[in-house]
Amino acid sequence: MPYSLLKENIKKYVEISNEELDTICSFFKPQIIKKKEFLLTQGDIYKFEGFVIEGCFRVFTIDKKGNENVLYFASKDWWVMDIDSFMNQKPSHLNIQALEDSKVFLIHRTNKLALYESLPIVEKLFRVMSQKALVAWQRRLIRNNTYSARERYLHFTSTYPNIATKLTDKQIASYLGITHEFLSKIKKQA
Amino acid sequence: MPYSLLKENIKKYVEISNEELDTICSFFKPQIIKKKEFLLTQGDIYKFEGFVIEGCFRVFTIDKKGNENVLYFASKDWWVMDIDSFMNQKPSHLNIQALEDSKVFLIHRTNKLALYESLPIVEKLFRVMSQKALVAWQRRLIRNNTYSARERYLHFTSTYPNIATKLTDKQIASYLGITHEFLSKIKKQA
DNA sequence: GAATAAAGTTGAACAAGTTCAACTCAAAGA
DNA sequence: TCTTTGAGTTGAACTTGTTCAACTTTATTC
Repeated sequence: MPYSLLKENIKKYVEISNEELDTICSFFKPQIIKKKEFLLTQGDIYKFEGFVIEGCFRVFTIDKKGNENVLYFASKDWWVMDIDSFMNQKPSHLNIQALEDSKVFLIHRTNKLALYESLPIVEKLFRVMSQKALVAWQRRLIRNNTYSARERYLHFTSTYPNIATKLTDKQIASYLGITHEFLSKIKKQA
Repeated sequence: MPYSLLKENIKKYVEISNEELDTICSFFKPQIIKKKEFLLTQGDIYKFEGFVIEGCFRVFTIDKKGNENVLYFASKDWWVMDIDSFMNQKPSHLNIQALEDSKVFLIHRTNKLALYESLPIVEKLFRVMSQKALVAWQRRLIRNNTYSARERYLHFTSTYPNIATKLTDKQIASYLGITHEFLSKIKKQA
């Protein structure tokens, strides 16, 4: 099983032994998600945390008017989860859908909780991971408040060129918080 | 020293013994910050993490044009920090300023790192805290993308009435990502 | 208590982004 | 291969929010 991608990812966050890595990886099971299939549908209680090996996912909400709003995209080497639903075992507000045939490693909640108990480094791993993610979300919020739609678009495509090419303009617009019609006009004059 | 507020706050995140609480608290030192004084100025490297006992702070960035953008407010019972600068010891992008005479408990980075090592529950505490914060930031981003300025204003004032009353409209507008002139117009027709 | 600075208000002109509708084009399904 | 579906484009009218400037009101400061 090619756990190397996951192992390298974890090593970016913490210093960790090979034994510990093997233990952690042993709880992650591969799963194929076909294009357009859902890893999570809102209302469900999320029981798995995922790490993307291949393909791409979109994580999005649907508001009362039925508008979809993309929270983030997760492609190879990204984590994908609904922390709120996973932690508190309450119905999710999020939807997670494969944009192409994808492969993820999933860890069941029970196993993750056990790992927290048995392997202290796992607490640190997810503490550091969460803190880094927090910083990224704060930055994104500041960008949303200070950049124009055009600037946000250019920032996104230059920061995540690999992901951007996999996406339709509709999906990118939804991530940027604008209509796809307006994105089309932005691109024309870019 | 009235550590009870800090202790109660910590107990919201983890189950913890009184001995452990006492150990943690022993590293937090009280400090008075006068109105308009700064706990952190951008460019500085952040060496302390804070927990607010009294008063209120605004955490904000300043962009190239000189516009201030409020990331969040922290009043009594809130944590105040620049995780990025604190974790990686690099110059901060943030400013943290007291909006009124305030009191915080500060823990020095050295002591916090030592606590992570010596007391495993501290890893868990900040892991859970970060994950909860992450969820809150994700929600706020979704709100910013889906709510109008007026809806955001009403949401803020009804969710944080205690904080909102301490703030000027200029500060609230900056938090909402709109001009204070426009907020004034929103309030008129509200 | 006067002077000054800062916060808040208002209006007019403007810019950014949305909505709706009609259309084109490419891709996927039967 | 034909059909259908969905993505992307464009324009006109509209709404939301900004900018700038002038003004009023409320806090600070000396």
